[in-house]
Amino acid sequence: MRPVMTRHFKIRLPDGSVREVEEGASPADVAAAIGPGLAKAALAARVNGEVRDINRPFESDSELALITARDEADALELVRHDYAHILAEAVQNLFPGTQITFGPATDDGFYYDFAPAPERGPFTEEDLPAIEEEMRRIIARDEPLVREVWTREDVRRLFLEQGESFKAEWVMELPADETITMYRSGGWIDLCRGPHLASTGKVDPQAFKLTRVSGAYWRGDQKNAMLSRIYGTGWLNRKQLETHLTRLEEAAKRDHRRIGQDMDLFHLQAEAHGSVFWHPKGYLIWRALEAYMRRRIDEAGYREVKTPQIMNAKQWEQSGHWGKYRENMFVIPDEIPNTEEEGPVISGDAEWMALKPMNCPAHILIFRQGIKSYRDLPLRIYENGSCHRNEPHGALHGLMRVRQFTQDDAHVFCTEEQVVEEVRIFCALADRIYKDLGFEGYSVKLALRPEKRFGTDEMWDQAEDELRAAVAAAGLDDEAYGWEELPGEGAFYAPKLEWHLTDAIGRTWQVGTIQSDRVLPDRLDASYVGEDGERHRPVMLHRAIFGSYERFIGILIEHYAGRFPLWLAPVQAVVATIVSDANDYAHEVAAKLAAAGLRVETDLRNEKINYKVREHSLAKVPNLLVVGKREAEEGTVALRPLGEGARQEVLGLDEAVERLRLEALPPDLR
RNA sequence: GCCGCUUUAGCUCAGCCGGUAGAGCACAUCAUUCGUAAUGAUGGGGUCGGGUGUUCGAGUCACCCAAGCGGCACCA
Repeated sequence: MRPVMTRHFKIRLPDGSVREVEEGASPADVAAAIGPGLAKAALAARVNGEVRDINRPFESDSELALITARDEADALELVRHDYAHILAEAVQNLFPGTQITFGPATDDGFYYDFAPAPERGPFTEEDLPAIEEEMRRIIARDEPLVREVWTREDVRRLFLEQGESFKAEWVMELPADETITMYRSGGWIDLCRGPHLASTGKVDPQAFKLTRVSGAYWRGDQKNAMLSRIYGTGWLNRKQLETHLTRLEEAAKRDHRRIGQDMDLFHLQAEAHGSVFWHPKGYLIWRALEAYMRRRIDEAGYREVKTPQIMNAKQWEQSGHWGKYRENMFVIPDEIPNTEEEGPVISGDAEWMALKPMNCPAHILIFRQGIKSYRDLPLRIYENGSCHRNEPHGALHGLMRVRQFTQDDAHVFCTEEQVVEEVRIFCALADRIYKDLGFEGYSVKLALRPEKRFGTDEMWDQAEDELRAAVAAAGLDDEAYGWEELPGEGAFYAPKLEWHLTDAIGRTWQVGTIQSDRVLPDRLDASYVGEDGERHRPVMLHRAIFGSYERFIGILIEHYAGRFPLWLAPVQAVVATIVSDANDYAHEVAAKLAAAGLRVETDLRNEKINYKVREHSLAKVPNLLVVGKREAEEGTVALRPLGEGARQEVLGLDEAVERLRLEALPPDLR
């Protein structure tokens, strides 16, 4: 027998020091050699840049950085992945016959998708406490999580034996060059790329909570089986978990649906589901936004139009919507029944009409009236366009996703040469408007050509490059704007530049967009006469900044938690009396404020001032003007801005009116 | 559209093992005129989301439908 030569590896640490280890040694050994404290704290290792199991032996000379809870982003990702693994084991322990599929870490936790045994059906929230308990038992057992390299065929065989058809299917589709690893904890085993912590006991049994269940399609495809997904939130310690849960509670208080009801802004009801009943106070916000947008649009060289709500189906066939979008369109017969009994039945020769799901075809029809010269371009046509889309019912969500909505929609008809500059100008306008409305941060994405599309590849290359060039000119292609390109997500006629804002609970919504379209001008035969006397196709830029008034107001409500800046507040001031002797004076104060253009109400009720302050504070009225005997005699008001324990200030009436008038000016009129 | 859950007074919610509904706030009336986050008393208010069924009897059990909520899919 030959003596085996032991190989050694050089391990370089972040401080520059180098340690030599024998083959077979792992980052855990290095940690132990440095000190017992580090050995205990080390969760995993970054080896040559790749996060790995702490016990996975080195394979070569390596750069090593040990990951502890201080490396929060890495640690959270690892811990959440472990929770998902433990969740899957717990579910299979409790519910034999359940198949496992996928379970990744998320932004605040983890989930795992299961295929429940058919006779049992999907999981419900009632199952969660028992599963949590089982997870804690697994954590308490502190089973080592062992990484094993398998062959694809062995994995497949094992899963087929165990009745795990989803896993068996998946393993065969992993890239051929990928190392197939299984992780074993006690008697349980799962196909997983890893990495994992050294054992199940490394996660905090008090730092996770299973939050909800839902359905999810296998591999995200509607055509596949519906799996049962269990979501959890997971953290490094209990305190982090509690902070997170508190944050969720606070966020729920900002929910626009709740504030909309509390502040009497709007309501939704079953008889018109997906459409909004705007109440007077909510519509005041709308009107303030609309007036602001009109001023911005006017000064940016747009011209406002209004187009029909209903058009003949032929128009939609020509635009291509009838073929691609009909499912989502509200279609109505253009016929009046002769008798009541006949009802809404359409006879064979009646024509189909459709409520417009978008404004672009109508704007092209306006463009086509008369002969357009290159001298008319760019021609910017704007409309507060009311659209109807029959959305999938499960997609409806408060003001954010509705079936009837009004877009701040415009179409810029321009020459090829003008495209990049027009898009750049638009980026600047959008930036101005978002900042005026209090959104310092937004993210910008470029949605690239989808699989199903009109137009040639050259056309798409050009359209995408133009948008990239404009974004670069506007300086938006930056991490600060969350810049990324989204392959396959564009519209069927054009790539989309998208502006996204985030709501109270972290969901992001697209608001603004600009799309450079060469398809619709062609299909609907828009043309202009160029310098050369020939007819040319204009490029059509579809663009919106609010996206829709509904969605944008929903986001505004959450952004400000109902405490709007003065120019948007539905009620800008309430004049509240302390004694009835001040009633006449209160009317005088309110009249002066109203004359200065402020939206003001009086509160003369025979109630204590404490009660009135509380009530108007809860109603988020920005300014309370308190008047009692003293103010009435002296011609002053006690101005109390909204806020817990806010300081009041006694001012002369005219001074107070002037101050509020200036404060209530919209940002563009200051 | 798919999976799960929910739907009781204007709002938020309670209502056990089936025996014909209850609280707080809001609202109305009366008293109180009280200086910065809830004055007190009295009172009115419900086809228990809609439908079908089981039962002597259904808010409660079963089934169907609708809407809402959380996800998934969709979002031109």
